[in-house]
Amino acid sequence: MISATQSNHPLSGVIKPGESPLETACGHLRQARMRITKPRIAIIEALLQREAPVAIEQLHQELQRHQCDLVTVYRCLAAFEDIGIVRRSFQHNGTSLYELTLGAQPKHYHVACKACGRTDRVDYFPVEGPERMLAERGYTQITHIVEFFGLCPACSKKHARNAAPAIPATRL
Amino acid sequence: MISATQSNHPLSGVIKPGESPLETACGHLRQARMRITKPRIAIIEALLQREAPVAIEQLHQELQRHQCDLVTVYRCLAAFEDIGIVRRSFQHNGTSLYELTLGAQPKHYHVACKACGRTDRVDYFPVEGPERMLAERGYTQITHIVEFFGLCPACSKKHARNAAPAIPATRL
DNA sequence: TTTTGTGCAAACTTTTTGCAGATTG
DNA sequence: CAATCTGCAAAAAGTTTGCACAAAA
Repeated sequence: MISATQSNHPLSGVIKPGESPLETACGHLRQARMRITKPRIAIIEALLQREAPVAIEQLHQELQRHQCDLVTVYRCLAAFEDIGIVRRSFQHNGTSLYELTLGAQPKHYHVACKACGRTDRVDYFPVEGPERMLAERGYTQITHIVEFFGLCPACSKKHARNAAPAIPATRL
Repeated sequence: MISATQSNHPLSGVIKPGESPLETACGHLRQARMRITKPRIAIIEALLQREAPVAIEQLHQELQRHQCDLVTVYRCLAAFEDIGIVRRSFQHNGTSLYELTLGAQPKHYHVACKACGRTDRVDYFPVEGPERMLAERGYTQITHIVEFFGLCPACSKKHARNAAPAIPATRL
């Protein structure tokens, strides 16, 4: 269900031939007249090593060897989002997750377990239609988030054992 | 673009004939073995008066005459979400919005302006497919969020005047 | 050398928790 | 009456801001 094949990677198809993803990202920075700094490279490299969206705090921990301040991570991710090389999504508690896209549409979405936080993939489905309509209405810099939440199979079993059955939140 | 016709209301079709939306909500509470209290009724009534998702803080302000504590609003909305009568969505800054659904699927989604926060509607598109797949995988209590973000037409114009053109965040 | 970015500290906002007293069924 | 909910106060978590110094172009 979770594979790491190159063809499935969110960035396949975005990076130009003969160019590393990092170089592509730097190109985006240059076009936006942003400087290429050590912390930014470290953050991009950390993002490159992941397929699923990462929490800021976790990203910061993985960056410890680079001595990158948490505030810098916040500022860089916000800047990256502004220029569209990073995509923000949300956890069920409202905190942010980031993943590197380099401008590409996502190849899949995610489902996050409300109880244990584990994430898994959900097949991509196109939202170009609604986005095009917004563009026609005059909106710019359009992005979207799609997130699924639920109790994962493991937590569902625990939950059923412990809690008294209430109204099923979602009936399919 | 934003209409308040009854047929378009998110709750049309959910409330049983001869039953007010409030009564329906109370039924949900009872089934979940939750108590029907003054603050909860006030919150439900406040939600009923809105079509678009509301921020917690704003909801609290509209509840001032009911002397309902902000903490209670948080707790009630979380409980309402657990039993599925309320749907949570997010603003671009990560804060939560809530709307009453009484268990119904949404009739539309929203687009929020990153600059001024204004929200508007986006046509609903079905996500039953992915949700059914998750159910087959063993997930329970499945919900989803779909949010669009962008610069609204007005803010787009201002933005174009002020800022130097960077990489377009989204190309359609 | 000029502009932009970073680190540190502190402030701020939003959300959560503990507990005594009030309310519901 | 017993279980649940509320309000208050305080804490925690997450995020933003100001400013002096550092680094990039």
